[in-house]
Amino acid sequence: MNAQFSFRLQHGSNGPRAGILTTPHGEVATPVFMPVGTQASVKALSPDEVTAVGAQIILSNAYHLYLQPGVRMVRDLGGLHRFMAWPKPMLTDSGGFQAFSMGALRKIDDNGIRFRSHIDGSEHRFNPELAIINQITIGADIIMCLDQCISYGAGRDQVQEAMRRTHRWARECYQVFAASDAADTQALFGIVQGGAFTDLREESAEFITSIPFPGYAIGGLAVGESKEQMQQITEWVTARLPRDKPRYLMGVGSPEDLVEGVARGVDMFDCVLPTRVARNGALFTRQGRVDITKRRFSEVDRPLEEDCDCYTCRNFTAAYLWHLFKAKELLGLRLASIHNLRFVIRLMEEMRLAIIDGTFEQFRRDFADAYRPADSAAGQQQKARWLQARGG
RNA sequence: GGAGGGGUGGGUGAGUGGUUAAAGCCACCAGACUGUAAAUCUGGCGUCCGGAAGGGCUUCGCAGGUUCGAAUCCUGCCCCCUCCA
Repeated sequence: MNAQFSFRLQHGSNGPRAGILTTPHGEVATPVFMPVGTQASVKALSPDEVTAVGAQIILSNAYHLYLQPGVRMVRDLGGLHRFMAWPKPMLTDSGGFQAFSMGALRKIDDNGIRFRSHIDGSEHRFNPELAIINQITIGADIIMCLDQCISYGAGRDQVQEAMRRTHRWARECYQVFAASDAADTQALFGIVQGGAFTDLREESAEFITSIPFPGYAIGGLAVGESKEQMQQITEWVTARLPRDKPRYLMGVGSPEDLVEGVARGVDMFDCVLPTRVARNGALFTRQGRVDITKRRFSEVDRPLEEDCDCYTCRNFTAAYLWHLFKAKELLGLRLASIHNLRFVIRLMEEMRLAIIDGTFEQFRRDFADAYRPADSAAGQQQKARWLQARGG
């Protein structure tokens, strides 16, 4: 295994934990949030800005880079770190999630995934071996097994089938990786699946942890299940993962989910939510999410959050942000992305400190008391009404 | 003074006898977004009752008129724009 890669748990065991993840490109203090830079770019931000926001490690995507500009191109241009001028730790996702999210554009069977490119319609195949080779070629510090994510509505049989396929693929990924030179410089994580079924999750955790990956991910959550279910499954799985290895909850990252994930022993998170939502004008505050495009911000002559230490809040008023969004100025996307990323990363930093101080539970309560999740009653009502209108 | 064009819902702007409470866009309001096919998408937006379906009332500069029926046709008035003198 990779001698340059290690995880040292500093505090906690199965509940809230703090640790240090060491990679060839530096150390990562956990729990950590990883901004997502799918196409070798955290949308709207320069690496300097991503660094300034406190990011220690970012995530990119092998599927997207395979299509464009091509994994060999990335390698020939110096590897992903040099290509995108991000010298710190990095993780790539395998493309497994795209097999889930790209709906009509893909087909899955035991041999792998057939994609039709969303860019030019051309057909491509992904299988465990290719997913690993692509990620080795790109060169991130941490790479992920190819897995099959499945939507919440799927029946138990389908979920089980996807899980067992994920298991076969995990073994194959591990073998391909272990036989390669990359095993000296990269680390491969396994992914637990099993939907919202606790017995399947248990089976999956058992199987995946039987393979000696240096880290374990929980996949297939935040795909439509309730928050309660997501938390329950997270807790169920982390309890079945080895304590001395990092746990990574894939694709989760609303502020409230980060706090609850950390409470259940998760060390790593990634999520597009902070950046995507920022580009659409939604900004995080300790009281909850606000929509900066609302008229009421047009004359607010103070920062969005007085005590936020981000570049945006230290230099600009909410009225200015409102103006940038209304005028569709690109700076608005940047400033909003900076704020949201700083918000979640600062949240992680504070949680880490609280864990070390032994005050995490207090922190968690204080946060929950103040923070009103975006998924409000009004939103739920409207969503329900809409679904009903559609169904009827 | 002469010739022509025009006045439509918060803005812009279609509509030129019924299918029009009046397209589209903007603004505004309410939402959604979780391993990024996303600087995206959805709903509302005269007013009253209703959860909704639906129904009532009032609207296209003003006042009359024609017609079963008018934002659309006719008459008068008010206002705006362009060109000529």
